[in-house]
Amino acid sequence: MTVFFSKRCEYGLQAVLFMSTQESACVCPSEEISNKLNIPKEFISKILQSLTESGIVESKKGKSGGFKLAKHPSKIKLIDIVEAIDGLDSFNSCVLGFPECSPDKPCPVHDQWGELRTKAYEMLSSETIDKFKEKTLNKIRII
Amino acid sequence: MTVFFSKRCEYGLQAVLFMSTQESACVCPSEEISNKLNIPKEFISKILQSLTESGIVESKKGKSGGFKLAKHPSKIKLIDIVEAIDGLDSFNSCVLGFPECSPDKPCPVHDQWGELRTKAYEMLSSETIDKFKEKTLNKIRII
DNA sequence: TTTTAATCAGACAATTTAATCTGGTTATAA
DNA sequence: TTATAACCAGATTAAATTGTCTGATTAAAA
Repeated sequence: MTVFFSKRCEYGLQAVLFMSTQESACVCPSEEISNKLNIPKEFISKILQSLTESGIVESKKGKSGGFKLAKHPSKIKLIDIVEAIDGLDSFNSCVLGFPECSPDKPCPVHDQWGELRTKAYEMLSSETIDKFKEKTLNKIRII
Repeated sequence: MTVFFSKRCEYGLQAVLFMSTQESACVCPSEEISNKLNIPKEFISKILQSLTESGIVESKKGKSGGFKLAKHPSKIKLIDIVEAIDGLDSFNSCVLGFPECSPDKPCPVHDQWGELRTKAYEMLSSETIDKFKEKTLNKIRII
């Protein structure tokens, strides 16, 4: 295995990045997102519903409805989606699975891993997703 | 979720670290490892069996049997256990779950994440587990 | 030689995560 | 006003992971 994000979270991140490349006025039906990103339609629907509850996404019901970001991409960070879907526990728990891993009860790799984890957190929280627009467009084009 | 290693792998890493603190002559029954590390007995047995197949651990059958490391701790790295149990795929696949993430088809965080992943790999492969003996002893004492 | 305490093999059960299905509700567009 | 195309809610299924059980085999110790 060895995973960082759950499938739900990966799909959620992809969908939010995708929506950040769309005109802010228009809504994307889940079917479109499903097609563009090769994610099972029902599954991405559920994920978008939960992101709607979290206030990251807005939904418009009824015919020609769909989803759009609830805020401008310059107000959204990757960590927001991670927090909403997977939570932030992993940034505060032992990578080796030891109980009560803390500075005074450290596991053998506590310091090194802590540094890495901090860097990962920074990577997810330092930039807003509008910074990723071009790269996202390039990536989506070739899927 | 947001996990790095599977439970199997976490337990395997813990068990190997534990064995590295034992006298090299003596074998540890899986029940002892289970008790010391609070890991379900049957589960850690299975994991140790698979590590035996991988050549990281040696088993002695019959009464007063058990497990010991197949090599000296100065010849074993954490990455060896990870490779044996979880495999190394995650060090070569997209953290956002995009298909075919590569230098010429990068995902939006390809470079930053690549750097982190390299650091994680280095952390797991640069030091042999004999370097962790003291810290492991300290950690195990308080479990 | 017999008892005992261990690994080993493989099936099984439980839990979690991933994915699908069904039917209802909503609001646009014809 | 009606048909349609979307979200929504909850149940269900499927797959993967985690954990357990049973019985066989092994080898040391009594």
